[in-house]
Amino acid sequence: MTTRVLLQQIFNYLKNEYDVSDWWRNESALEICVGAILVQNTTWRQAHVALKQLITTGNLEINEIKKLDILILQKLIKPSGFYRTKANTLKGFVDLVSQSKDGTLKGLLSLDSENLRVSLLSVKGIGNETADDIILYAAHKPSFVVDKYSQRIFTRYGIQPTGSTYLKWQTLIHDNVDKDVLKFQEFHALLVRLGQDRCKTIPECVDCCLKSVCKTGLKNCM
DNA sequence: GGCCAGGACACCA
DNA sequence: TGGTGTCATGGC
Repeated sequence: MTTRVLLQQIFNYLKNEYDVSDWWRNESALEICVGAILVQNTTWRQAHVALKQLITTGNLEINEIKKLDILILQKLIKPSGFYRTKANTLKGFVDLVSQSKDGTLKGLLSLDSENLRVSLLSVKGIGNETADDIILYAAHKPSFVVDKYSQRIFTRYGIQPTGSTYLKWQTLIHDNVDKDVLKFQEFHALLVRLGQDRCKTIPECVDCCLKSVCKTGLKNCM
């Protein structure tokens, strides 16, 4: 079976199992960008609490974050953890927006994928995954988000690039999945859902995701 | 009380 | 280039 066919089978299986239609579809571009930073190494629940605090205090605006005292910003986003680091990253992000075309988020997101990626990665605290979250979900450009769930799940299926750097993973996916924004968004969301549901106790169960019922008796054992 | 969650970075060998 | 420690909160 080719990698392309296998990836399509995984996608089809997951699409039948999970509904991710509400995954970052109703949020504003700024909510997505800020959310992508806040969710780093934490759960979406915690990131959401922090995001809500920014919204309810009227601070989820580029200019508001820019002029907000760093200590207050840290306090607002504290529930998401790593609040000192993330506050600095948010400050760096809004500075980047200010320096972009028109000084607006729309201007920044209008850059082509490569330039947008380079710009985002220039901000301390924004790495590959966060940059791709922003490119895919906020800028609506086809750049696959290779998180640790994707890597772990694909590896279980024998799908692995030679040399497992982030960009090699991404190239592997780009070469074998239709480069479509909605499909990339859906596939990534489905992989996260599967990763969150996975059975952690039976590591030898490798291929059950393509079956409607896991051979171990545990649904979605990964 | 320990482990883990939708990372990123600095440092070191 | 790859491994490791650090940043930190909250749920289970």
